Amino acid sequence: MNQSRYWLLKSEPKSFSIDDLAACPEQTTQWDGVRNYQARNYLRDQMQPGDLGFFYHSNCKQPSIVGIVEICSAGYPDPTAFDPESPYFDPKSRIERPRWFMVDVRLVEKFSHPLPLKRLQQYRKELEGLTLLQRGHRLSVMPVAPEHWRFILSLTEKP
DNA sequence: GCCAACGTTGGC
DNA sequence: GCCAACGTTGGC
Repeated sequence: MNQSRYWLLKSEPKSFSIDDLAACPEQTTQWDGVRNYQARNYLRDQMQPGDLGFFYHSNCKQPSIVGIVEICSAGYPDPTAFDPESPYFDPKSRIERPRWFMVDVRLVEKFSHPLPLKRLQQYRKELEGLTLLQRGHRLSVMPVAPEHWRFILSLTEKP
């Protein structure tokens, strides 16, 4: 049995919020549209069903971790890359040789109190190495170390 | 809305 | 293979 991993998935609430996920059938959606190679590699090579991830709202008034999702598929080719009608269309991704990948994601929990980035930044020491806190980072899919995962969860218990 | 930081592109 | 130009991300 493989060790499960922890992740952080960013989304702009203007385009897809945690409430949008909650409204999906089975509270499950395809995490499509990721167009960054490093993030792609995580999706394609490392995510496994059963992994957990934080759902993060970015590029909004109060950037925050707003809940938890479960990864419920392995990585598989992102069909939006093949669809000329899609905003995520990429002609260089061929069906025979897909360039972009995605996973399915299910809502596990929406926090009653979101955890603002501002608050996380108060724990530089405890969260040292967390990609989210690194200057200028732009990854929309990133791993979270187990000790960071646990620490962040503990913050939600004392809002 | 601003702008720094970043990843990608393409000319050379 | 370098690197300037460009478009995008995302906090503020």
